[in-house]
Amino acid sequence: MTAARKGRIVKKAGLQRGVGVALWRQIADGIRQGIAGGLADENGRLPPESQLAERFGVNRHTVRVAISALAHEGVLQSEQGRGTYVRRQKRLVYPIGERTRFSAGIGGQARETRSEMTSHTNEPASEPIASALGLQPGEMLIRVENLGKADGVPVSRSTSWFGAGRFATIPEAYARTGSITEALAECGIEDYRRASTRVEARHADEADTRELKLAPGAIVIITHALNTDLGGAPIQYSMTRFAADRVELVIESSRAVASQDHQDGLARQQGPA
Amino acid sequence: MTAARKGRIVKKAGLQRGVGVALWRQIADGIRQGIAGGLADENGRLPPESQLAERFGVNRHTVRVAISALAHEGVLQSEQGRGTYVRRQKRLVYPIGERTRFSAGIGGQARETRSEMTSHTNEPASEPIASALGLQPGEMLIRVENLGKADGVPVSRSTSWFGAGRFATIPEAYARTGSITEALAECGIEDYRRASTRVEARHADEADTRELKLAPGAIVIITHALNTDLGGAPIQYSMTRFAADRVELVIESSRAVASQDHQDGLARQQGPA
DNA sequence: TCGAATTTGTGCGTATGTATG
DNA sequence: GCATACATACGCACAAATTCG
Repeated sequence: MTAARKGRIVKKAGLQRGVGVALWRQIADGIRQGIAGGLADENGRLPPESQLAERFGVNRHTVRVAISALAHEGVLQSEQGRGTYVRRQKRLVYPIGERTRFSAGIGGQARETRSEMTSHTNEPASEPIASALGLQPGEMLIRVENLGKADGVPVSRSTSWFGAGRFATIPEAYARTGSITEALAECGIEDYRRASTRVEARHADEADTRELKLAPGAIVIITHALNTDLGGAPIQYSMTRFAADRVELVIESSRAVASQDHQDGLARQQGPA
Repeated sequence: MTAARKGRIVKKAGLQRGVGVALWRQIADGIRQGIAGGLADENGRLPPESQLAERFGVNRHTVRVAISALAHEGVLQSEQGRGTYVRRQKRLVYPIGERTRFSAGIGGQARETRSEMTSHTNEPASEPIASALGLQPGEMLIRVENLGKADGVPVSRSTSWFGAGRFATIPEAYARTGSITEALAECGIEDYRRASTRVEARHADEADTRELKLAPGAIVIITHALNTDLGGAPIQYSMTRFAADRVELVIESSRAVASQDHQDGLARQQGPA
């Protein structure tokens, strides 16, 4: 009989004790979701700690620890005597379509977007990547590590693989131009397409937490993408980890007939209120 | 200075004390991720507890609690004297494209897939949904709640909205036929398209945990989708919450030129080994 | 300027949960 | 199973800042 199987004392709002997740962390999640659902008033002010404590059925201390964690994350801001306020921060919309590019994707939504190469190496192809790129396992690949930022805040962490033969100069060209698209152009790829994208989500691992400056327990959305040239030949395989609380993906229909109304509807939904 | 900001003793593999998540739960997550990365051998056997304890830098007791929790979840199975084995369970691939439909999407990957309506009501349109459907806020909508299962395991929870005028008979037709597509056909919609899809991820809330039978702290991938008729007029707005550890989304390029090789590569990647 | 009410910030004692060896 | 150490949660009391009449 382990802790996980012990009888559970269930509190309000689905809080559970003795399941390995501290109450204050469950409450932090509850507040985070509550914000999206209109917990704060029109000025972004949260109910007082005493009310939140009552609502969650816990001591005020416990709520304070949760609020403190959210404040440390940049979600909330407490002011003595005044109250606790939501710091509004819009999520970046990252479009995914046939012509997905990082800088173009989030351009215009932040004052400054940058994508910087953090490292690059050569390595033999592992099975799934070789297969995606149409190569044999063991063939040499160039691996490029990349950190995407918007207004100085890290939002994505990507790893890309290129066939070593044709794209040997990619790291140098990427470092010089700061753009994968331009680096590929120098290798004779005047244009490319996103052939497929796979999306999953998991908890941030240690590297994600460090590089993306995430809180422990945060979520990353992971995309696995294959870019091909216009003839359909694979060029680049990449895996990108997005900070889930800072971005959302929007999948564009290629033959988009949707009127501006729908676009607005979707766009207006992002961010609290 | 609260508990959340106190100095942290960092252990191996990114484990942290005092961050509101018990070590055994962090280790359980670590093992879950490790399984995808080849932690188990070709027979699905995990390294012995003593080795795992060393790898994570914790006492064997702690690893045992983590394994016990995963066994209780159905991920692992321990056998005295033999070892601990992974119970293989592939992730369902849920394709998203212009012609996305639930049953068609996951059909063939599980012995039995079912999508059942759990409830339905009429309600006035809230701002973002009205806007997406091209209606005025306050106009009446039909809301349909739905639970998607594969082999009896819940994998998705969706909420759909339809304009009340044109689609008044949707709940009845859906209940009778068990298919949104057929229900729409009875309303004169012979075909429809997925115009846009927005993807985000967050921690499961109380309702997700209950309906999808998730562990506390689990992740849900959320899609917001708009379906239109072939003329581009909005028909249905839906929000779907997927259990992130049971599904992954694959975005299909409409003009897919990718050779079978790439498809294989992506397909082969899912699930452990 | 003065309080009174409200709200966040702080201290301390105690009980229980988690992790170690 | 046991002893030890630290993390989490509670209950109570009071201090400090803000708001409002």
